[in-house]
Amino acid sequence: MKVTKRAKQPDFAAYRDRIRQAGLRSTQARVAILERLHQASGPMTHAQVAEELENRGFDKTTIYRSLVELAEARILSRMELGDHVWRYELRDSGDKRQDDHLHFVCVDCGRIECLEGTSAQAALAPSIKRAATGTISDVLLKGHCRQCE
Amino acid sequence: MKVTKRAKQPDFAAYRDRIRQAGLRSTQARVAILERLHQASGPMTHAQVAEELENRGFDKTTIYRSLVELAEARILSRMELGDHVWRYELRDSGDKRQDDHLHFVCVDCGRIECLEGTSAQAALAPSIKRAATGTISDVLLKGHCRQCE
DNA sequence: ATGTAAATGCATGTTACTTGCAGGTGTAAT
DNA sequence: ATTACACCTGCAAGTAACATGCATTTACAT
Repeated sequence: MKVTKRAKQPDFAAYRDRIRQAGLRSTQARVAILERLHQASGPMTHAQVAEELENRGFDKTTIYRSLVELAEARILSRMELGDHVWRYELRDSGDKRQDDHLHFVCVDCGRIECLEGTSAQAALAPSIKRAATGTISDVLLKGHCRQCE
Repeated sequence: MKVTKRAKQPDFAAYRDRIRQAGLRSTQARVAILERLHQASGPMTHAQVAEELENRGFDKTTIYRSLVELAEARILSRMELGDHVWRYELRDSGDKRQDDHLHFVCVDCGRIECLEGTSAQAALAPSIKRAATGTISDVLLKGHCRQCE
């Protein structure tokens, strides 16, 4: 499995456009958040983003609020991986399907892995989709990673 | 609390044995917890169990601690279904495989469904198991239930 | 350049646990 | 049955991760 590593440089102008297209104002805090998440190799917690950006003069509450707003605007995705902490990840604007990739979380060490390119639908056996009492949109896998098993 | 006379009654003696076999003392609070979870149709939160048992004279902290201890003793299973709240469920002592059934949670109404009889392994497409970087032991499905979709 | 609605920063509140400790209780050994 | 003592309980206080209220500041359409 290959961990996300974005090669492209952050494109500030593009971030500002995306924020505005969502009906939000393009503020320094929001651009800084997108920039930071762009460089992350996986989802980041509220606290991780806030701690880093506090050093650059942003308030923790602003970061918290902006993350929620950006997630509501579907610029970020917000997820809960079993440890009672929200994590945020930049959505790829281009490819819609790339957004709903799976996450695997190691219940020992807490490491998160993104299984890019695999949609929730493709991951499930057909029998499960028939058995489910609704529409499955998201799948979270838990287990032990190679280092921990 | 009403107990049906005919159908499967909770077996207090069996609960006491199971608690003691785990190296724990069989206390009223712990037996009451197992009894309550036995009658539940799905996983219950800390708060749900605590609120009910507080009326019967048990302290909330005791319930919290007992739930954690019983889960550590593998008499209960402890799960997080995406809303930042722990839920507990009685494990069936007999059938090992019955323990790892799937859960489906509706992201709209929060309803939890147990997909009994379907193991995590059977739910996944073969391709996913090859792609994963470790051993998958648990799968959580999220989506919209029939009422909400 | 300017008005105004949106965003921010600081303080405070909330939820869901988590921990510390004095006193009570279940168990094994007498 | 009694006793000893580690384990468990109840109460209070603490903590982590947000959530909210409000006065001030800022983005951006005009």
